[in-house]
Amino acid sequence: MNPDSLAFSTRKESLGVLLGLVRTEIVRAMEAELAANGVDLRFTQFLILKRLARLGPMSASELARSVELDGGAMTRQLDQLEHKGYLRRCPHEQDRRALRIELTAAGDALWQQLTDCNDRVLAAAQRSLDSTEQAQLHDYLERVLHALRDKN
Amino acid sequence: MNPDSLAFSTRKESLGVLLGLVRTEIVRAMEAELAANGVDLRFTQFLILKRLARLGPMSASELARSVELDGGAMTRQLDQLEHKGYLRRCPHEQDRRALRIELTAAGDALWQQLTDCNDRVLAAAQRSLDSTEQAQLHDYLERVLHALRDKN
DNA sequence: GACATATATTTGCCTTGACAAATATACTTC
DNA sequence: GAAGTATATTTGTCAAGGCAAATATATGTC
Repeated sequence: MNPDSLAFSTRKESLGVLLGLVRTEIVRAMEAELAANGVDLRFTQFLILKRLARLGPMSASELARSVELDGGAMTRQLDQLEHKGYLRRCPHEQDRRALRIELTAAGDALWQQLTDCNDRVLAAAQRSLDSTEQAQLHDYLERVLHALRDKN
Repeated sequence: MNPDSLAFSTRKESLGVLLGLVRTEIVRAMEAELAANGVDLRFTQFLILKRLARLGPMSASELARSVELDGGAMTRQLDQLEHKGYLRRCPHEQDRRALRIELTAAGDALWQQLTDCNDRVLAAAQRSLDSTEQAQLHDYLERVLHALRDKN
């Protein structure tokens, strides 16, 4: 294998791998930032609180779809977050199968810190891209996502 | 929260999430493609074989660093791949602590199929990007990765 | 060469998330 | 309204990967 074809295939191969690396680093950076601020949350738990803070109360399955998490995994994350006092499981008014998950006062208060952590990490991650490039990156990723999901 | 700020924060928030979604889809597509070709391999195992095929024999820890996998996890993946007959653990010639992991003939043969699967999935994923955009996507991802790793 | 430190591999433990089964409730059709 | 189908939540099971400890061997210092 000559150097050129090696470089070429290395470049191509990396997409799946590269995405994993970047995501791992973002998660790591985010969790480090949370820990540095004395917040004991994993990335997934942070995402759940974020959805609730931004979109308001919703059912557990809506929440699960919203963060692309398995329903079973969601149940266990809710257990932890409820135990920590950041959210509450209330009965759903229209649907007795479902829950209405809502933030507690402590959960609302926590979100003030989280939003700062979030912004700092994203800013750090994208600091070498100008705003046009950031928008392009986002656009490209969404197009790749759609290409993979709409298989035709 | 007004619609604009919602749109803005949704856009910003997605980077970490979006990366995860895209990666998940690529892994899923890759594993589906492998299964469709009668190859019983997970994405991680595919990556390991790929490194060995491309870069030749190396030690387990070199391999682990190369695919960013924990050393303990690598031991177990090697167990499986060795059991399936695709690679061999040989003694390392210079270092008696280490192993020399090398593909068997079956592993080499398998790689012929894998390289096609790989190309098909990557082509499908990036089919909505022209070659300039593909290069930009790659470039942006690497810049984000470096920004996250070089914390200063 | 003895000793301290660093690295390679393996193993045990733990958490996470996917998947499937169980149960409860909603919805649709007749 | 009875029956069949779909959805919400919970729980059990499993595989994967991170981390730490144990062991073996290298490497650097005196």
